[in-house]
Amino acid sequence: MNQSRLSDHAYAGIVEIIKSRNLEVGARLPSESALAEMFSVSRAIVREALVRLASDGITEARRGAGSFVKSRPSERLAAFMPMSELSATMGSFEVRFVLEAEAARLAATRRTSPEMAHVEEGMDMLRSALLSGAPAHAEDMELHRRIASATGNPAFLIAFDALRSGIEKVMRAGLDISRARHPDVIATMLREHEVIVEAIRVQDADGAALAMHWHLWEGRRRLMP
Amino acid sequence: MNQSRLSDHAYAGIVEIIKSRNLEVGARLPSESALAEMFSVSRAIVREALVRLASDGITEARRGAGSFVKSRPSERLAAFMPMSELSATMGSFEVRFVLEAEAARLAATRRTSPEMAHVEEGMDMLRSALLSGAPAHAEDMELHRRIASATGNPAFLIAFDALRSGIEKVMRAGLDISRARHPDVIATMLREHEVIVEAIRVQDADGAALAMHWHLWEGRRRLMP
DNA sequence: AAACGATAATTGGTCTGACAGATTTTGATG
DNA sequence: CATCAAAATCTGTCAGACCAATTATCGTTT
Repeated sequence: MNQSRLSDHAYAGIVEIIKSRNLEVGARLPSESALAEMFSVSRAIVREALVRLASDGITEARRGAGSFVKSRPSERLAAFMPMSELSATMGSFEVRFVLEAEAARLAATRRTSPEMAHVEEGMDMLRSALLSGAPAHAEDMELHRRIASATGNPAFLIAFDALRSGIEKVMRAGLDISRARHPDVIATMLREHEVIVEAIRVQDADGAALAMHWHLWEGRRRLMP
Repeated sequence: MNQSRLSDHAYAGIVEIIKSRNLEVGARLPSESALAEMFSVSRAIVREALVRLASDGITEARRGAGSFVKSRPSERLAAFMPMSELSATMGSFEVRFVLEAEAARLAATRRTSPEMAHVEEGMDMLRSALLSGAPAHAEDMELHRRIASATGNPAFLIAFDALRSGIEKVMRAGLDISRARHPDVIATMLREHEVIVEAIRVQDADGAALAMHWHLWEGRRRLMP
């Protein structure tokens, strides 16, 4: 459904500039006009890309001065980071390993029929989104959330929602930076999720926990090759 | 540092529209032109706000059709989550088992000297509070939080803080209901915590995780015999 | 009356050009 | 060399326009 907007190219192009020119944190990007000419688009498109980059915490604009690198995309995907606002993004994986694996285990143990239907519905949404070729991090997120919900334990949802924004930013950055839309990657992601849902369906607690752990591990590997 | 951009107001205004008009997921927002007139800004500003809202997964734009609600902002807030007392009790412990055990393991692995001192300080505070006979749930809480902090991973703190109110409620209820101030109970609690801190100090990862798990298990048993 | 299809109106996506306000650079002056 | 004002540069914002996709309208046909 989501056709590639022009700003996608600008977004990718700016990330590419940061990486290829090895711009450090704090370095200044080319001006909006210069970027517009580079990519042969209008300044409005460059601005849209910059707004998204800023929303992802990668750049920062200072009026009258320019746009600057706030955190390098590759460094956002480093394994460990010193305590700072931005590190909340990647560190979330460590927590997810234990949190979501346990959630999958409990969901498999306790799931009720309506909750299972809710999970299956989330799986259907993710499947159609992935197969249509569109970025599906929202559907991915929603499925994981529904699994957490299927534990019947609101504490999992509370913890999950607290980590949500950090997780989402990582997923977006990962999908935008790496070219993770190749058919085989999509098929793999789909299969991993289906294994999890299947394990919950047949109430295989250990299988669900294992599948979830495997999925997260692979996900982190996809983001940080 | 960050001046308030006009799009901040537009962003907030659109969120307000979704909430006040109770727009369900899938509902259509007013057109960009209409929003621009509402907020007395140009269409470019409204677009910038919508790009950020879309980036946050709240709205979705369809060319020629309009912008639509993708997920309601209020549903992203755990604050509204009704948490029955029972599920709060059981629930928070289930999550703490996996979350804090892993936090203790990582803290043992990665702790730096200042962080270790921070943990020891928390331990001292808990010890003197317990030995003075006063209710010590605040100090208990603080020690657990400092251990989560010693992981160096802010995501643990985020998750921990999200569960905090539920945990505190349980601890208060526990201390009020059971007369857990008998000298032997106090001594036991003290010893359990000291085992955890000691394991972190000598960087015994498995020991720390096990001690934390044991402590939480015993804690739940004390509350729900 | 219902189904259909061409047409018009609406809407998001993009472009151009412009101006204001903040910041940096320049350059003249002492 | 140090100082400071002018000039150049840059982001923030605006207005108006056109394109392409979607939706609504309405007359025609069955």
